[in-house]
Amino acid sequence: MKIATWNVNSLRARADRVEAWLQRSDCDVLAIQETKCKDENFPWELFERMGYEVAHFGLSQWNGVAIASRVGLDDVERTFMDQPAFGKGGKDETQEARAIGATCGGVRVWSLYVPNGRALDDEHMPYKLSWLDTLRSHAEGWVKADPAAQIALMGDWNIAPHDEDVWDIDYFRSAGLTHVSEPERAAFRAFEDAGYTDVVRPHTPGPGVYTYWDYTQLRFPKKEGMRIDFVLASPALAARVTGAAIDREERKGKGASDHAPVLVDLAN
DNA sequence: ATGGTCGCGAGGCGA
Repeated sequence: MKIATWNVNSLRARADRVEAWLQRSDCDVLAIQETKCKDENFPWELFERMGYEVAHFGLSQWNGVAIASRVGLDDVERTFMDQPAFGKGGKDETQEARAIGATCGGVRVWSLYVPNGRALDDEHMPYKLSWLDTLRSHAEGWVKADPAAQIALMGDWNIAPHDEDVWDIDYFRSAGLTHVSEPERAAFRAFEDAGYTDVVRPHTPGPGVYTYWDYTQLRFPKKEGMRIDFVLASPALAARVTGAAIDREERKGKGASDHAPVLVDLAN
């Protein structure tokens, strides 16, 4: 079985690319982030045509997450319990469309779009940290309740856990940028402490290996990216991993998402 | 990879 995660940065704008990629990647489950649409604009027929069931959670032009599967799609959950809400200045707080879960081929899959903290002193940063801590609390409980549970927490984490996960840590530090701050890294490590493993890194060692390249500043041709998309696997799922890859080719050319797909191979 | 961003939606925000 092959599972993957991909922040597509608008599913409608990327429909042709996504279809072609599904065709050649041969993946069984795809967790999608940033669909950037509501259900009424979701390209349902694309997935039907390709033989995938799909579940979507999108509330507006922002965020939006989905799971496509050709090995079953059961017990769909939208948002996790007590998922922190956000509203600017505390107004109109809503639980944003950033998490959807489903059971696919015996694996509990979560497609996650972790909030962007924007700036170290921005109100989005405490939102991001509480969002992660709440999810971590649940994820920790899931493996404690059932050590044999196969759980994949995959998506755009908006965190670079190690210095080598950005092209120039000194630039990030001197500019006071997010994604590399200690509180963000601690939030990521808390998932590892809870028993979840980054199953992609061992198969795609750095430095210089990334999953995201900003559209601006010629970041991709200059090989200036960030590793911020991850598949974190519970112990029972991690034991099944036989390989992983970052499809950097998909970032090339006109009409690419700014994120590359990340794939994980599982033993049957 | 052949270049100083892109998507949504119709101005400016979000990333």
